[in-house]
Amino acid sequence: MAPKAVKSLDNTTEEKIKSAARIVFHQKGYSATRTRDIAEEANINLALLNYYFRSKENLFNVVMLETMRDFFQSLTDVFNDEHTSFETKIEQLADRYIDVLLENPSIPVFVLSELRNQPQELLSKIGVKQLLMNSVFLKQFHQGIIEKKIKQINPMHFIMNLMGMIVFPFIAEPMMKGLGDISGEHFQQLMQERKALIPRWILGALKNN
Amino acid sequence: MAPKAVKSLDNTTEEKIKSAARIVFHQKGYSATRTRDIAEEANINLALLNYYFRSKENLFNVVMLETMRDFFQSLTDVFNDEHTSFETKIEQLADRYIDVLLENPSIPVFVLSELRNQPQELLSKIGVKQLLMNSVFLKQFHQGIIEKKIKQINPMHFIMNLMGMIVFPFIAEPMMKGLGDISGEHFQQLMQERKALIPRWILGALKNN
DNA sequence: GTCTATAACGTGATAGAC
DNA sequence: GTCTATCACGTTATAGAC
Repeated sequence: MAPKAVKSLDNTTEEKIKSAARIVFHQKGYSATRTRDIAEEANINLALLNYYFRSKENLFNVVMLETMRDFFQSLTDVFNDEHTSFETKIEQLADRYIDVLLENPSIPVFVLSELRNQPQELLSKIGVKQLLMNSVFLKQFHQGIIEKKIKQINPMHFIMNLMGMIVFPFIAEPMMKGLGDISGEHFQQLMQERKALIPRWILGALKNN
Repeated sequence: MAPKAVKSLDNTTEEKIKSAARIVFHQKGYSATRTRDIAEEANINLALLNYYFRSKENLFNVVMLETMRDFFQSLTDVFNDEHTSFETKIEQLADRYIDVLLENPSIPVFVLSELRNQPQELLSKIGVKQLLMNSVFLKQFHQGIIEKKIKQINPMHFIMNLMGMIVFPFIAEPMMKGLGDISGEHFQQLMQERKALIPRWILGALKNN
């Protein structure tokens, strides 16, 4: 409801609860989260949670919807800019998305694990499909194929590669840390490197082989 | 305990419970799973679950450990074959892993979302780190860099790209299905295509740019 | 709006008969 | 080993005072 910039300064009780819920739900998922955890995180009484948001499930739906909206909002802007090239869009996408995820590293696992219980309805509420399928980005992709600048390929492969390269490290972070003695700093540095590397890899794969 | 080929034929009650637990835990995760769900799935009485496996947590640990062992077992064989080239290993990896995941598509989300609650101990129990770091695969990677067949790059980037390309589509499957009118068959077909495409993309990125 | 106390319910686990 | 019945407890949600 409120503009985004104001959100963190909006210290109403309702907003305090929502922020706390976001943190705990993102961290532990719906089922593992107790309303008491949220109340404690928000420094408020448990009863207030139900006063403002009727039920745990309702509060969760609010958080989930906002999370997914924010998560895909960063995409929309880039995807539908008429004035940037296909290549530029990929660069911007890697750049912005990695920044967003560095600040909210638990979002991918949260979204993707909760999505397995809440199927199609939510996705259509957000309109992810239209967002992608009607995008300038995809038009430019197809145009590239016609002009033979891009190898003929199913766009889904391309999307999976691009999103996978950006998102997967954050999903696999706990495993990565276990693998390579990767500290928090080192991980951040790797992700910064990927901002430049991913566009090279992706575009290379589209033009060669 | 029992050899793997026998497992599905092993119709002891204990094994029936474990199989049911695997299915339900993989699908819904630890917290969202009720022991009653497992009992029902196994067509046994709830009390039997506790008779064989003391507690829900204990049963979960058994399932989790076996899942991760199976999950990484397919890697070990490929990674440490002295008689196959680096390129061949990548091809085999994509081929086998995609097959494994097509048969158990819920494993990645399960493992990665449960891992956020059960950190380092489990990974060291499996020995994932040694498995990778001492592998023939990684030695060949470094050898390739020395011989300038491979561009100088942090192996972690390479691992993330390779694993991401293989695993990510299964993690994002619900979203993919929402995106591109992807039916179950279509998804399977896309994954089959990726078996051949991933090695090309990966090796291309290692040699060019 | 905010609190304390408690109701109502779901879930993990066990006792005890067979 | 397997079942039914039940306990014990944690958690969501609400009633009611302030």
